[in-house]
Amino acid sequence: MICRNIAVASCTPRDRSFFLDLLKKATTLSHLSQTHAQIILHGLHQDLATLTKLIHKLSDFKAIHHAHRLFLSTRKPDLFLFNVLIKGFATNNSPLSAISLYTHLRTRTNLKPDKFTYAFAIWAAMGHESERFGILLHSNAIVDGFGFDLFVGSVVVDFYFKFSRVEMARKVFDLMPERDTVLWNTMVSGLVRNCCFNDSIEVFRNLVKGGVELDSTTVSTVLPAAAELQDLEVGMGIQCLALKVGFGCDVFVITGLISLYSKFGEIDTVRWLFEQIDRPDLVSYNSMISGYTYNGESESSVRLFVDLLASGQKVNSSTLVGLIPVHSPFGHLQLTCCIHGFCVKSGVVSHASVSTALTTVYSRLNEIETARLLFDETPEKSLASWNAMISGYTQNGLTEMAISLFWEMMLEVRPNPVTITSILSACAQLGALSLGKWVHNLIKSENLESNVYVSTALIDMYAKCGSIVEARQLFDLMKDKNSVTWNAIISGYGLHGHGNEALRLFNEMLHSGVPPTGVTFLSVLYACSHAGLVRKGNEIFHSMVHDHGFQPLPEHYACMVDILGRAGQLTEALKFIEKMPVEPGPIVWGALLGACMIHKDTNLARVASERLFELDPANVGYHVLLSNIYSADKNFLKAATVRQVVKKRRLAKTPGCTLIEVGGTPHVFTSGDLFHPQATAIYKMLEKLTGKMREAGFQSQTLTALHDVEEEEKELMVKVHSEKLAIAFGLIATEPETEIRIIKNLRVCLDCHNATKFISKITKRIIVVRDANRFHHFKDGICSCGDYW
DNA sequence: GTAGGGTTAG
Repeated sequence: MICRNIAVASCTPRDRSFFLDLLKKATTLSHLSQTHAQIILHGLHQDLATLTKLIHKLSDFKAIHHAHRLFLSTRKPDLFLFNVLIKGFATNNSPLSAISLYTHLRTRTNLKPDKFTYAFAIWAAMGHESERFGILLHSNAIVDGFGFDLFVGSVVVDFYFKFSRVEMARKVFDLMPERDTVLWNTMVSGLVRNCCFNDSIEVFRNLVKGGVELDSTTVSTVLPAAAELQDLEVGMGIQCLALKVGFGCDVFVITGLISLYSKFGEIDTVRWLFEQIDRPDLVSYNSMISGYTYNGESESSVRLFVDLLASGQKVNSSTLVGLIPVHSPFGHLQLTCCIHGFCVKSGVVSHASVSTALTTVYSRLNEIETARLLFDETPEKSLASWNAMISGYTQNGLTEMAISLFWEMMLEVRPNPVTITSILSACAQLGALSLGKWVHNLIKSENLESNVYVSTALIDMYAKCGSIVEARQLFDLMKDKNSVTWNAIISGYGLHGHGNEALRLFNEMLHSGVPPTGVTFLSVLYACSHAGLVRKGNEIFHSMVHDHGFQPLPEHYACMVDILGRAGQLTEALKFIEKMPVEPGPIVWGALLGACMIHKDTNLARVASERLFELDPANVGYHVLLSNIYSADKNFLKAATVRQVVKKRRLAKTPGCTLIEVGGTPHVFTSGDLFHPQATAIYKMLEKLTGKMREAGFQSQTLTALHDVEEEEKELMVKVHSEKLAIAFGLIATEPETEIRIIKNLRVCLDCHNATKFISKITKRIIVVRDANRFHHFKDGICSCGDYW
């Protein structure tokens, strides 16, 4: 072959245009090698134009090292050739090589970078994990006068979006003297990628208003925003526009519409849309499959998948991800295992996207160990892989695991807003204020405050860690609040017992244009419950049904029972249950039982618990509650019987523990804890306090309940509850007058509640206690809950 | 143009 080529070469001299043409037509790497050989034979190996084309083609075929070598052998590379190789490095995931080539160009040659240089170099910088190179290049581009070139500008805007710098992207976009379709599309898609859905639609509207020519990319880019905003009207508006300008049959647009309508459960429309596509490609198949899965029609999605396989089409990781029932995992463990098996067999399980989806679905199915195994077996973990595992832990309440995995992750990759949101949720659950503050600083330094998820999680974290004032300040500063943001602050106030402020905010929300959700009503109702606002609660429940058209969920009913029951209106609560249009479930009866506990109504408690033992026999909490009610009623025999049941069935009670942070270090106490290094001092302090408390009129309530309990129980009761230990430690370890904040995993007991009141008065300290239900602010002998919890 | 990771109640 080579011999014949040489023969051809020697008899017919070839010029540059011949080789350029040959290079252009080359479809494999070996074509290129052969052509290269001929170029050398014809003495064109120092011809810049030919070489440039060759280098360009080599990097297109991923032979970037070869391309680089060839570049180095070039005697006098021009700017064009530099640009081609910078682009080559960019497309071959070698951002640092691209940047050093740019540096070489600036420092070692007399050449001046042009708009292509900057566009390619900044594009390459997007592939680096640090944003600093891109920012530097951007400033160089501005100095050299290319900052506002259309080509460079689009790349710069895309770059800032890549690093979540939405404000910078917007600034650059706003300053651009002219804007073409590509720039507008970059802006729209960047906003969508950064979850600024409202903004993306606004930009899209401006684009249409300004008479800019749109393409099908614009339309298909903005469609997901409508889907995310759950705004079908906006989506249909975009669809109409697409039809008007003639993109109605565009595969891209239809594929976008399939995703849009899937999110709204319009599965028939989706099916119809899919049929409108002449020859569906893999992407449209994928969106159809995931549409079925999203709507719980796993059977249909599997069938379509099988069709796709039978037709001999190749599938990709997207296809399999689309099959995994991430959004409706319940009852799909078997299906998930099947898909998992297929992914293993076809080898795509090591794909980060596939294992991430599987990790997610397993952790949502509470199969957290399986999720972890998958995660550990993923060879190249993407940021999403880490996030899936961390959020899996967070959502399963394994907050310590989430946090330790977060530190592990920090050694390898930089966290993004998703990571930060999850980790803040862990802090909130755990009450880890100092870690939460550390994350807040990280958010400030990374300029991520504008992300709604991040700031909502931050508000929730502060509220749950006791700093409702801080939470409110952040809330007031936020520009784009969604319903979750409102829910977080409303429930925050509820948690602190500020029912009226919660109600005020709820009204403000109704006027703000952000629609309330089911959770909004739950948050307001709980706020009413914690503040004893019975009439208000009733009003809101009715308004929810009649004015806002919400079908109450079991949780809403339970909340109403809770409101009535806590306020002592037990008969009304029972009446309410009897009048319910649906069968009352365990949480409704549980709420009633809780109320019976507070108001010591043994008879009603028996009614409620009988129903509960039927409906949810494995739940320990109800047994414990009932036993406590009998004890409080001095019916020790009955109490012992219930406890016997718990024992027989080996139903374990969660042990109580309390956390206190001093100087950023967490200290955890369990009941009767002797393991703390300062245990002696703590108990001494407690003894001193008890003496003073007695003088002030404190009567221990456990002592009255001490007779007629079993020996081991007695021992337990004599032991000191963890919250008292934590408070005593707080008194020792902090300066006088410092506020003491503790977090208890269970509800605070009556005795500790009473004791804390006395301690706050004697020591002149504000003591903030977060228990499983709410916050208690103790000051000068009074608790903010008004003894109502 | 398709897929995977995030916040709110209890």
